[in-house]
Amino acid sequence: MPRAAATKPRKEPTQARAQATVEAILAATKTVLVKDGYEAASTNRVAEVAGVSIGSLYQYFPSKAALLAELIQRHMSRMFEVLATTAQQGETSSIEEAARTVIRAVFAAHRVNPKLHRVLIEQMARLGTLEALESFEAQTQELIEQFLISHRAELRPKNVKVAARVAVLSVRGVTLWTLLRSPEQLGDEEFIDEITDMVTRYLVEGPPRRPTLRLERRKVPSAP
Amino acid sequence: MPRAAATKPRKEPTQARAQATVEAILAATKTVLVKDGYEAASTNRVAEVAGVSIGSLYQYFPSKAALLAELIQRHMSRMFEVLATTAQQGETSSIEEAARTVIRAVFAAHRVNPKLHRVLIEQMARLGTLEALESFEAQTQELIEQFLISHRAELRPKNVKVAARVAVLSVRGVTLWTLLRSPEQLGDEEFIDEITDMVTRYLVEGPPRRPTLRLERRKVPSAP
DNA sequence: TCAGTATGTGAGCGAAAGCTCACCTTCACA
DNA sequence: TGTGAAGGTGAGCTTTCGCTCACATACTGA
Repeated sequence: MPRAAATKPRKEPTQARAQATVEAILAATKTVLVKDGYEAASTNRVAEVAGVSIGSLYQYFPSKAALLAELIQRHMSRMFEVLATTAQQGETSSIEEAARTVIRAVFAAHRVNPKLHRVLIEQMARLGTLEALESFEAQTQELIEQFLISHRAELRPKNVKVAARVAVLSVRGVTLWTLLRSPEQLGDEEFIDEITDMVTRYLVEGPPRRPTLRLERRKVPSAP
Repeated sequence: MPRAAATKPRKEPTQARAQATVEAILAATKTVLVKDGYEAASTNRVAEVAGVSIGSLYQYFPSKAALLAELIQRHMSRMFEVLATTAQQGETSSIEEAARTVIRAVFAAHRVNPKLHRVLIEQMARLGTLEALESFEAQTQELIEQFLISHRAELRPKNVKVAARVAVLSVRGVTLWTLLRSPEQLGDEEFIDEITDMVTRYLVEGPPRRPTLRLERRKVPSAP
């Protein structure tokens, strides 16, 4: 009994209709996952919802795990793009502003379909070492490192690598746990501010220079 | 098809041998979970490994989920005790010292059996709302809040509730994600120092007063 | 001692899972 | 326009799952 089933597609779709089949299968996987959870997301059911025969599913996905792996990979890829775009836009702003933008963007991305993201995270844990995932994490690390280097005048920690690791890890960890335990908080501006605050205070020396307009964005005013 | 199966024991063991049976079952669950993962941890297999008939298992655990729920509850309970003890010991020390001790303790606890903890976390996500879990989280919140109040002279954030929430969330999130992605790091003193640093800088005004002996504890010297 | 309760047993049921394969349909291109 | 490759089908196989129940055995207390 192999612990990790194959996750690579058996066959690459070349014709347009094959491509459509693959997309239909992935879309159905999401639907079933969200509606009934992982246990109920059997390959037979996914194929049925996709309006495709079970045989077709196994043409492109050699195992149930392969379905999840593909979804996870796509999610990570999208997440990385969000990060890359934001980091680029933040090139000329302060670390704090960039951090806030990134955190806001990541939270927003996870707020779109929390149920799906939840299942993906569960499965990310179960699937274990997923080559694609490792690669995306390394790229993210690199991206943040480069960003911090280009802001080194502002940066407090001496070791950029360590700083990047801690920052990435914290934001990911907090995002994940919030998604699991109280996804509604992902849209709370005060919460976003606090996390930004924490990360910024770690990365930058001295108290953050808070623009006064910041208070106006809060949903919940800071009570004593 | 009920999304959440019953998780309460069907019958409380009163005699000693029944108690032993229950413990054997839970121990076997851990063993199988660690050795073969969640999928392979069928109730039949657990009963077999426990040296107990499948009927006995269902006397005390009404569903497979109940097994996991019990393990999770016990884990949370132990974690809370670690926290409570540490918080009490830290009553007379600085926030930074207390934070370091707590983080070190939590990391150490998760380092004991990372594979098991990993599975528990996966299932914690899947099982969703678990009354016991909510309760432990509330208690933790309360504990940290009390700790911060008793250290309010040192505390920077004005809103203690928010501060406690952010601190608890960050440490939990970081612990979780580290456990999932690089459990070996849970023992890295430099890593512990950095996380402590981050949390402390959020909770306390100004740079942490670092005792010089701190450097000697590091495994990896901070490189430029 | 013995009635009654608590504990323990395991064959086996019904359901559903993952997946295969022999066969049919559609397409690209000479 | 015909042919081989690509795409698609779905009945059904094998396996295993969670779980029940009729019954046997161990223990307790009067």
